[in-house]
Amino acid sequence: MSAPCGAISATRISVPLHSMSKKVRVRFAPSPTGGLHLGGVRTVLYNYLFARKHGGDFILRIEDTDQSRYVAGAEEYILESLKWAGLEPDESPERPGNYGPYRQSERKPIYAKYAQKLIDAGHAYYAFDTPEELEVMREKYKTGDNPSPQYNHTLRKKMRNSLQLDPAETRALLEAGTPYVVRIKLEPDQEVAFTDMIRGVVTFNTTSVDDKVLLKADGMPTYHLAVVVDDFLMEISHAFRGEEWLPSAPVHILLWKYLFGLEHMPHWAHLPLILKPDGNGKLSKRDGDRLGFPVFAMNWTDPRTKEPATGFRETGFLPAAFDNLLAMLGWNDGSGQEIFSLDELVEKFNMDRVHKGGAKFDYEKARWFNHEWIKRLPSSAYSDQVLPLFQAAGITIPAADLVQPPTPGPALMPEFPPVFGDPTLDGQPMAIGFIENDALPSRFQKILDLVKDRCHLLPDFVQQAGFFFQAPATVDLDAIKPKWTPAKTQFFAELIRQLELSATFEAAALEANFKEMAAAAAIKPGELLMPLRVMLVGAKFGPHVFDIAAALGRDETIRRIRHTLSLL
RNA sequence: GCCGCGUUGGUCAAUCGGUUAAGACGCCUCCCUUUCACGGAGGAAUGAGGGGUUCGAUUCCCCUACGCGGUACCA
Repeated sequence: MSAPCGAISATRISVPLHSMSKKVRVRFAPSPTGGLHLGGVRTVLYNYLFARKHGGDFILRIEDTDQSRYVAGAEEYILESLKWAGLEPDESPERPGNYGPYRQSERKPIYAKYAQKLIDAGHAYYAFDTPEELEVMREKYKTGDNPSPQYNHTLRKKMRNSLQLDPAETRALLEAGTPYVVRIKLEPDQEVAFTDMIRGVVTFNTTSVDDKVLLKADGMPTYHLAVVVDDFLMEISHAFRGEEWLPSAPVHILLWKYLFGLEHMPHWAHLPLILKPDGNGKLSKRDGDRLGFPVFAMNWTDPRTKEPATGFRETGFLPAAFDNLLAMLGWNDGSGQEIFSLDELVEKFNMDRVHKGGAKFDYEKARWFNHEWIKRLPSSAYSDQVLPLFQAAGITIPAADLVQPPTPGPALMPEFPPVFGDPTLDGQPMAIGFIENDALPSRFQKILDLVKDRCHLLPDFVQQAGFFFQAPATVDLDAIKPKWTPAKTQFFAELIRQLELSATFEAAALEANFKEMAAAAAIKPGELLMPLRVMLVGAKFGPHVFDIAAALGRDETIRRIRHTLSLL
């Protein structure tokens, strides 16, 4: 993985692999143009994991150099998304460190100096071509073989720039305030090679790269200049970004060489793309709409088009699951393990095992990850998020059901131990939340724990547990009527009497008693279990029927049996 | 067109020259459960094509095909 040595050719630029002696500082640098999408969050995640693992800093830098694309609220949205995902930056516009400002628009004065330095050294030049002239040029030189002519070492000879113009003419143009851009001057036929942490040595020939604009007519830098200057000024040690940036890497390498020296350049890693599930190509918001799954971290409505997009948060994903599934989209630790807590990812993650190829997003698998996390976490970890969902569905949870009993003595703890029954997870950080939370679960939380095995998404809880708090609006009589007999009516009448008398109302005792009664009545328990379930739940689903009865309590259980009996 | 990057079951993927080519999701069957799940046991399903190198290629090299990305005063 060492960079090719400079001796291969006189014009070859190779990048030395400097040691990781300097402090790890990484950055996520989004442009605030809309919602934060899956690929973006994954880039954040990899940055975050890398920083944490190496005791470094994770910086959020807002790349808002294109005023025409600026979208109000996008920055706040990004911040909130990161907060939700638990991936908060150490330094950001809202939380400045010693390297501010953290918005490029606020750094505008900084860039001109570096552009000037490049011009003075002969590595950049003024170009006075108007956008219209550029359009004309592209049309004029367009051929079947070359559909998009580039402003490069050949074509720049035909354009209006300080390389062609007489120095006096250039000066005059500048003094007259003629709009101009600064372009990098690329010498043809140079090999530019660098070592990508994921792809190994990547080589480009400058002949195929154009003279990119560095400074725009409005004085703002383009991404190319800004990223290099800011990464230097912010002392970024490792630069991770999407694969779509790979083709412009040679420009950035050259800029580093001209401006700051290759020995200061960060290590690069170009992350594989996240692809749409069907067909090919980058996953986009459109695919989510089309296929019915979220693509953004949180709900996002474009302030201009008013076009809404749903988020993973609102769809009912747990942050732990979201991070977990994102991490696995392009990385694995080689062991076959798939469920990782954030802390565990910090420990195990490394760039060497990141894939080169893009991964198609599989929503079914994403749901599976969420399901796993819902099962593994105690409901106290997400009951606060689930509660509003019940309310939104018109189901009121009594305040008494939300209070947690006082701290239990050790003897009471076994009531809810199976949460971490999976031995492979024992002792893992994810259990900490449970251990720290030494209060007994509220009734609401107990009920969530009772049904969580069948929930993939948080809103599933409403469907699965709603009947505990609200008597079913309809009872599926068709499920019991066909096989109903007077003997069964008798049985349930007797059952009510027994329930009224029973000393305790605990599942195991209820079940034992129920079966005794069934035997006495000479009816197979199975014949009676389903009717009881339908009476309590309203339909054929839910946890064990005696767990339901116990959770419902004596009065409500009897009330529901009576109600159904009256309907039969 | 040109440049760059990719390509192991439907999907995510392990393998770092020798394996019956792991595992997971999804799908199917069975067990558990007289509900739905969870859990358990099985099953179907894979190296883009062609050349090399090698005693031996999924693995290394080359070519082709295909896909993606870039080719903006957008990032």
